Amino acid sequence: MTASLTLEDIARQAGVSRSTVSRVINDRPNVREDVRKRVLQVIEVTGYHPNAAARSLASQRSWTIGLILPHSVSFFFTDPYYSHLTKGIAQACNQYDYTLALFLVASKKDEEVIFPRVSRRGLLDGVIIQSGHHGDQGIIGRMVDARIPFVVAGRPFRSDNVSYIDIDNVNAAYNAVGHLIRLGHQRIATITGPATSAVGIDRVEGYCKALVERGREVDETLIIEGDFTETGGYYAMQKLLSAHPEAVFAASDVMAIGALRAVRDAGLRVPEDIAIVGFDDLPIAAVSDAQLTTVRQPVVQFGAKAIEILIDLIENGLQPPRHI
Amino acid sequence: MTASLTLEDIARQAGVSRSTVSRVINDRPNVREDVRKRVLQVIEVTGYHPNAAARSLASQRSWTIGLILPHSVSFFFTDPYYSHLTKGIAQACNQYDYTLALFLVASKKDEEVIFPRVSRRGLLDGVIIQSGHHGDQGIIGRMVDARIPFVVAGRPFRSDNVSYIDIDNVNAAYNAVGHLIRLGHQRIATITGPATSAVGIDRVEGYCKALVERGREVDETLIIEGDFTETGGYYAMQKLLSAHPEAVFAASDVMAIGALRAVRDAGLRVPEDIAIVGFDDLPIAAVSDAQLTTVRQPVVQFGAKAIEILIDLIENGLQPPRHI
DNA sequence: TCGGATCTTGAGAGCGCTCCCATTTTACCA
DNA sequence: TGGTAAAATGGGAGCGCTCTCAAGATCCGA
Repeated sequence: MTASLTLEDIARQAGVSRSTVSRVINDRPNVREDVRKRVLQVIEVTGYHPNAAARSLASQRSWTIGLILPHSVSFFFTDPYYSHLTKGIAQACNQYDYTLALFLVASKKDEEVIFPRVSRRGLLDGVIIQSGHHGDQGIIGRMVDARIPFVVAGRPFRSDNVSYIDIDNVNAAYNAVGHLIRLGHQRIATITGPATSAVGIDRVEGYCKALVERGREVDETLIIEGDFTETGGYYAMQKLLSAHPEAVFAASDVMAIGALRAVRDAGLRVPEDIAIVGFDDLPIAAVSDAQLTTVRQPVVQFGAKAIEILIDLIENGLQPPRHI
Repeated sequence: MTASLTLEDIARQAGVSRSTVSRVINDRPNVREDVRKRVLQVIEVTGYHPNAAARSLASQRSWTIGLILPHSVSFFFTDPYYSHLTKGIAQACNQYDYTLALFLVASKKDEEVIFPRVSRRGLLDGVIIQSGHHGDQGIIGRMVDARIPFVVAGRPFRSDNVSYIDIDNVNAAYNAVGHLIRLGHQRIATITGPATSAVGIDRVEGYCKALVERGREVDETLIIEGDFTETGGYYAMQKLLSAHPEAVFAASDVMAIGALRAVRDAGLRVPEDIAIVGFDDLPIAAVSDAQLTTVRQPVVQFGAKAIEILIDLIENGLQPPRHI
């Protein structure tokens, strides 16, 4: 690597001091216009780029935020939710001029590797953790100890003193099921997420609430636990078939697609014989010949919101807020 | 933020010098065993974490690599290829103890924002660029100018002096089509990628090669250009139907699924009436009632390989190698 | 035209670490 | 037990930037 340019070099060539060049680069006031021009000129010509490490060290800010996707990594394939979230966050980072560092935690071993890395001072200004799963609690605890500003995406189980943002899963599920009721369906089933996930639980709650509020009874045989995978949805639907539901609310689109397939394989039609409602707002929902309704979850804005809160936290350090 | 600990603090508490603590942290030899223990003890107790910025500045290494996913970002939804690649690279980063910085380039504007960021000295040790698309050439050119070590994933159009890794698309397509021929199919069609993408072109080439080598003629009406989206696949297949193909080779699984849907919507069966072969190895291929064969593309290992080459490049600075 | 207020500029002191080199300590062999 | 080689340790000089502060240049109204 050719010896790279420093502020000092630029300063010398422009006939000013290091400080002035620094002011120009950081777009600060109090620099005479002609001087600013001259400096910018030199920067342009020389192709100078400031050194990020030095800047971080001196300013105590890295302008980098971390995104931690825990355990769930296997889902990083399966569930487009993660790609979407990542995209939303990445775009927001661009917008606010932050760099995004991605941490995929696939195993317990990864956790041990990643954690010290995340904790390094000067690497990350803040962190966003995707959560909602039971096992993620450990990570969150460690983050608190590490005194790094962070926001949890998806409601964590113990949420004391932790900033998180989430959509109102209970309500969204409530509405989806309400929709099915209004369509006149009687036997409405649900394929839930795992009982260890907050979203899973909340969405069942919304399902129950919608039924109960209309004076319906909750029939346990119409509730089957899924695992947010397509195969899980498929098998859950198979089991459900014996209970003869008229409509199914699946707690994720991916499971909805599995369910759809199961219904078809049983020789039934969707939505004529069985209506299916999914949850997530994935383009994939359009995939499978799709007579699939879905609850829209604006994952991309969600990511952007997470960043905003985090930046606020980094710059000001507020109380734990909540969002929907 | 509480004033954070420095090497010096640890040194004082352990009764040694900064240098010794540094040696312990970096796992270097020439430290007496009992001293090492004592230092580690202090680090443990105090919860010290070294400052990444300072380390980068002093050592001229950031231990961070960047992953640039260009324009194609809209695909970051659509095509699971990107999630897979990202996952592979992220895991490899964990393994080699690098941090991964993700750059999603959605627009020309993003490009202007991201590029200076990537060029900053001291931020990235190296970069992996996903390419294969025509428009990505500009980015690659700028990377060369910026004198940052980088590896391109997917063959770039002009590959002089550039390290890249790719699978052998021609051959893989050749084999897939060969498979269809061996199954006895006569009229074999293909839905290609855009003519602006290297993969698209290579896969058509393989298709043609397979036909020609068996003494078949290439029928232009059996070649339809797709765009790597499902909808694109759907419409391409609709057009193809009038040419009455017996089998279709789709240049990506996502398009294959679209094609599948089109065939079904036309009242035909897969694979009885029309056989479909996809390309990519996505779990999604299992989705749609799936009588879908697919060419396996080990994207995850692919990512790992990219990292390995990049690290080699960072540490040694070699010639442009190629891989399959 | 002069004094004070304001704007512009430069110098210096770090930020927390690595790396080189000089110094001290230990180990080893005659 | 002395002498030498090797191992262990400490000190200093940066890495390239930001930020504070003081000094110099410029402006304004009276």
